[in-house]
Parts: sequence; C-alpha cells; structure tokens
Amino acid sequence: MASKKVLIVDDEFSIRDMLRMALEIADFECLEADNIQDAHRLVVDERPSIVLLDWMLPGGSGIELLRRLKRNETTAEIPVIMLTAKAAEDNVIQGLDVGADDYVTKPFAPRELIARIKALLRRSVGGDDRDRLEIDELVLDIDSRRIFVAKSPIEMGPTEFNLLQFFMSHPERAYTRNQLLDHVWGANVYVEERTVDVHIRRLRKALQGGVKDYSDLIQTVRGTGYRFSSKGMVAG
Amino acid sequence: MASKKVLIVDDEFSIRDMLRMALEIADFECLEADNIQDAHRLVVDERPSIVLLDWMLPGGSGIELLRRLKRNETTAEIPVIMLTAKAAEDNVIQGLDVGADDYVTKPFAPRELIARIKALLRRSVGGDDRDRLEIDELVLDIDSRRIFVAKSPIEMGPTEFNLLQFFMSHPERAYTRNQLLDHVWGANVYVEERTVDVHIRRLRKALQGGVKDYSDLIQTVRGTGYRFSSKGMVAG
DNA sequence: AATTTACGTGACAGTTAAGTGACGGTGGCT
DNA sequence: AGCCACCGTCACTTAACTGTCACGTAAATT
Repeated sequence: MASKKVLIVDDEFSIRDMLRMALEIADFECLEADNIQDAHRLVVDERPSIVLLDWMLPGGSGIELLRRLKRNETTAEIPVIMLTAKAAEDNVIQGLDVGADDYVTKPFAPRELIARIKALLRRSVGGDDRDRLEIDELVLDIDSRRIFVAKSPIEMGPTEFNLLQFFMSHPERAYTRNQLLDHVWGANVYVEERTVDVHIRRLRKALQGGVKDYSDLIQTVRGTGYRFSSKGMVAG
Repeated sequence: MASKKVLIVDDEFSIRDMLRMALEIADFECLEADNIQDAHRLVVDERPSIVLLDWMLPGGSGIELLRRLKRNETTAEIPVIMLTAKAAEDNVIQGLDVGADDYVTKPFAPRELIARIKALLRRSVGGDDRDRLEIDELVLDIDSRRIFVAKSPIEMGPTEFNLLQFFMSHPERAYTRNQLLDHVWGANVYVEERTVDVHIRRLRKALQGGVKDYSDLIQTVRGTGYRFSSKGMVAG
C-alpha cells in the first residue's frame, strides 16, 4: 500500500514532533499545521487520509476546523481523530456530534493512537466508498485526484476538480451559485457569486480539452445556476 | 442522497444553531423559525420534508402548530418530530395523539435525531426521492429544473417553467391573470395582465415542442383566465 | 350580420443574466 | 528572489428572456 498521509494539527511543537516520529515509524507520511488556517489549506491541497486534531488551538478552537471540514462535501469524508485533554469530556461529546470519528485523550500511548488510525483507515477505505466517479468515458479518480477522458488525463486546477467532483456526485440537479459556494468552497468563505461562473468556464474548457468534449455535461440553468447532467448525451 | 429540506421550529437560537449544524453535515437543507406564524408560513411556502417542532414556543405552544398542520390536507402528510423536555411525558402522549410522528426528548444526541429523521423520511418517501410532478408522460423535475416529455427534455424559459410548476401543483382550477401574477411572478411586481397571455402562449408552444403535444393541458377560461387540467386527455 | 369583447400571435426593444478575456495578488516551489 | 500556477474580481461582450404593443382572430352580444 502506498503510504498514507496524516495531517497533525497541534500548536505544541513537542507533541507534533512526538507524533511525527511515531507515525513515521509506522510508515505514514506526515503533514503538520499549528493553526486552523494552515490546517484547512493543507487538507484541501494535500488531501490527507486522516487528520489528527488537537482541541485547543490559537485562533479558533479545533471544533471550528472540524465544522468546516465536515460541512464541505469534498472534505467531509476524511476521518478526524480528536486529541483532547483528559478532563474535557464535554468536548468529546460535542466533537463526536459535529462529526469527529474518534478521539484520544492526552496523554496517550502512541501505539494506541496508531491502532486507532489504522482502524479508521480500514473502515473508510474498505467501506462502500468508491474511489472513482465515471460518466461514459469521463472518469474522476478521487484517490489520485485526476481526471481522465478516454483513458488519457486532462489538466485542471484544484477548484475545478472539486467542482467536478461535487457535480459528478450530485448529477441531475440544479444548484444556485451560493449552493455551489457552500458545498465546494465551504460555507463561511466569502467570495463573489460570479466567481462560480469563472470556474465553471474553466472547468468547461478543461472538459473540452480531451479527446472527447464533455463540456456540455455542465449546463446553465438560467435564473438559477448550473446543473450536471448526462441526460441527452449523444453517443459517438 | 438528494438533500431534503428540514424545518426547525424552536425559539432558542442555540438549539436551532446546533440542529442546523448537525443537519447540514448530514446533508439536509435547513429552514428555521422561532414562532408558530413563521413556521406555518414556511411549511406552506417551502414544503419541507420534515418538521422538527419544539414543544414550548412563544405565542402558542407547539401543539397548536401541529394541529394546524395535521388538519390541513396538504400539510398533513409532512412528518413532524416533537422536541420535548425530558420531564413532560404527558406532552408526548398528547403530541402523538394529535399526530406527531415521533418525538425526541431533550437533551438529545444529534446522531440519534438524524437517525430518526432518516427513518421517517424512508417511511414516508419510500424509495427514490426526487421532487417531481407528472401528468401522463409530462414530467416536471423540480430538482433539476427540467421538463421532460416522454423522457426527453424540452426547453423553456424560467418564467414558463415557474408557470408550469404552479399549474401542475394546482390543477383543475381556474386562475385569473392577477392570481397568476401573484403566485408566479410574486406579489408586489407590477406588470400588465396581458403579459400573462404571452407567457401562456410561450408555454403552450414549448409543450408542443416534444414528441407528444401537451399544449391543451392549458385551457383558456374565457372571461376569467386559465386553467390546467388533465381531464379529457386523449389517449395516444 | 354587425358589433363588441376577449384572447391569440408575431415582432420589437429594453433589460437582465451568463460568457469571456484580462489582470493583479498570493502562495508554493526551485 | 524569481517563477509558476491558480484564484478571485472586474469590465466588457454576447446571449437569452421579459414585457409591451399592434394587429389578427374567435367568441359573445345586439
């Protein structure tokens, strides 16, 4: 198995260091962040297989990040393990409610943590989650984060990829620009509605680039927004 | 899963907020109300798939709303889950009598609540859950905002779509031009009555465009306005 | 049958929404 | 630092839809 990426989010250097060491011994690749902004960016850009999230962080508590991740379609599936001080049982409950998949109380034995990580990865990888979405000869490979048209890869930016992933997981449905912003960009980000148009255009352009032209899978719904649909596809 | 609308009726902001968060993570679309009047209006206008109803509300207790909903034919089918303080066992009995479909006592785990919501939706919706209106081979798909005639899509403008959606939700009934303006264009817009005629014509034309001609579902009621009716449809 | 009234229809111009190309800014990478 | 990819926004173009009119036609009224 290719080594899996683990994102460590903790503001204490010593803890990160200890975790990194334990994880690397267990053959995981490590990413680190000591604040929410970096962490979120790393999740989006690097798409780790799992996130270890400390509860207490400067600039917004861990639950804030957790909410953001779970609310966003493209990051919600990534398992999150909360790291929490022993006393704060309340937080555990709260965290599990918001969507954390497991928690470990400090101080913890690295062995235990790694066991839990492996358990979660087994669950998420082995489960019913499919790692690719396809329509006709258009294939979106979630694991490698690549798009193929008739077996050959086509290029697009991360946002276009996320947008397409969202569309392909929710076909035959019209979405407003704001809904797309919520699902693809994440709620509580502030960007103009019209920005969606531009990314739609970039995505369409990318979908034209391949051997086959799939750009009209993305349809404009005037007065509303956009829709992804394979209905009425012409064979050939 | 297609996202379903859930109406949260509770006067405490914190509870609403918590519920909204949990529900959005579970991919539900949320509506909120903190009083009976707003709640009732939202039920009628938005037609949520389910209502979460707090027992204690300012301006009339939750049971009042429950009665109103269950008494009305068009809202009676919407499942209602009561949210109730632990002590008040009596209320639960009373609520179930009046027609609540389930209840959850506070404090509750969001996971549990979501499980119940899903259970109820499964029960009431049955299998595949798409919002659509259909008459014979004419299908209006609300989710994708498309019209199909005999499975193939036909084109029309937004206003025509809205008009048809209104007609198909209110068949067998004559409406004056002004009523149509109110319902389809919205009150407080000022347009000429005759404008309706033009859109009716455009809609009829669109309904002729498909494989089958459905234009005479829209009938002129001379001296009054128009009516959508499937009565007297000719087979073939 | 003539007249009046209401609706149907095609055309038109103003308005609004979406498509598009360009640009500056940012952050990662070498 | 310098380069590169990408993002968000803007200004402008293009396309689509809207509302209204003028005129044609059908139905009621006389």
